[in-house]
Amino acid sequence: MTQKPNPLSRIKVNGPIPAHMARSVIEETLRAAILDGRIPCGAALRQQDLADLFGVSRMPVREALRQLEAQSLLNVVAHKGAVVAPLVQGDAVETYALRILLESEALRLSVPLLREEDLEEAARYIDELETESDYTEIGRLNRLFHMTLYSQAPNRRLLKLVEDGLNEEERFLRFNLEAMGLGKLSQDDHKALLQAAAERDVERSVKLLEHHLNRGVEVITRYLNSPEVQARNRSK
Amino acid sequence: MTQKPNPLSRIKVNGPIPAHMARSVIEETLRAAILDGRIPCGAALRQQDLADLFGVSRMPVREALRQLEAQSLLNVVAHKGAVVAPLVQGDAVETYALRILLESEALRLSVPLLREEDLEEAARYIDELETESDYTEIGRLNRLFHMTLYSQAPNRRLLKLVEDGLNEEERFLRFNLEAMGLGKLSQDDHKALLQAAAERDVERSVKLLEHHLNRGVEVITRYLNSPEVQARNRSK
DNA sequence: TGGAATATTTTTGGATCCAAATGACACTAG
DNA sequence: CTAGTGTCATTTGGATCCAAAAATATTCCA
Repeated sequence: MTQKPNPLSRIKVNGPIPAHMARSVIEETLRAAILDGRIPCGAALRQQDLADLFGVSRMPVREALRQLEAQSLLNVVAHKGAVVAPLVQGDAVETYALRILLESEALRLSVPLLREEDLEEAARYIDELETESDYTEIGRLNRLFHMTLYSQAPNRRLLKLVEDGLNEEERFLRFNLEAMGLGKLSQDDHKALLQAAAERDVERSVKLLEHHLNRGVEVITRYLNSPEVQARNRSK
Repeated sequence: MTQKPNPLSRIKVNGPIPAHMARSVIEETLRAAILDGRIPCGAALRQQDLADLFGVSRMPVREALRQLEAQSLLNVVAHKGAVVAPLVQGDAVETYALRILLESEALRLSVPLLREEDLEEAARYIDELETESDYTEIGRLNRLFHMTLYSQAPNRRLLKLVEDGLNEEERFLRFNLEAMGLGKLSQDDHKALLQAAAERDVERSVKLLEHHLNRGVEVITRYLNSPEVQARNRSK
């Protein structure tokens, strides 16, 4: 049996919490830790442990957990604890189908309105991705690259949903990158996508994006079907 | 100055709360009251008042308010209270643009898979809408009719977003119905939509749905630009 | 030795209490 | 008469306490 180190050990607290913003700090810290995978799926978070970790009482922890539950990042089961929402295969396929729908529309609306500075910003993210090797940072840069391309879509509500989807992807992405070095492939996709956007070729951009996302779901499906993951799921 | 009756007076509590499900009961009650407009936009909800009303302490009220905030039904401002989220015009246009995107896709996926019983259920809702005159009930039936048509779409995540959008619409709908008797028009739309779905004519269904929703946003825009509403917004 | 029933322990949810922050009101000074 | 300042009340956020429910461990009996 593999040792099961307390997942909380991977959360670091930067010192005493400013007291009256405890809830938001805890929520943000936990969200980041869940999204980038420091807290694995299925881990049960207990209120008292988190309270001790952050040096506060259980109260702000409770509220933070509820907020995260509302964002469906974790499921709170009565008297059993807050369990980090699992990444099941069906969900991955559904998530990517949704992303294609939402991000295609966002891209369609945004490309004609993109400014030069947006394109330069996106290019910078591609450059940074070239040299970055930390998974968490790669996830962040990937999200920022995509959001920059969508940023001029005149529908904030749509953008909010797109961003939620990208946050969700960061969870998958971490596993992708660890499992198989997919980074280079994605970089080619990114460059082609930026090129099409710079030429204001809406339909080609959308096609490239769909292709990019379809390959993403394929890779993830293969990963979730891999013997390693299958075994882990059986053991749970 | 118009008298300002406590908005809480329109919430009725059915007796003592079963103690260990206080939070969920409060959340559901408040959500329903906000969605169907019994609590008007801009109303400030105070924790102690709600606690007294439900006969519990402030604690479950707090958690319920946070949950509702996460669903962006209200904005919690520190030391100022929980304010019911406003219905501004920009939001309406954006919301309907999103609904068209999401519901078109849901309909496209669902129509080929609809069973006879689904079609019968949808027809029943249309019949009930024919005789119903209570705004709250009309909103509920309208939502159920649409959801029935989408119900077979094989993407639960998409359906969740669609349902959120429909819940949001119920808030607008109440004002629509009060302002102008739009009921009959919608009924014709509904019947045509059901007919197209029954004939498995996907593209015609989608076209009809888009038309239906586009008329919705038009009516709402007109309503929000009406002198009455303009005056109310200025006074705030 | 195995299973079932019970007791203990763990953990969450609600109540009450306290502190901090913000807004309103009144009072004073110019 | 107005503007600015200071105090007070209101309200939210956090801490602590208590009760209820569930999981687990232990013990007893077959």
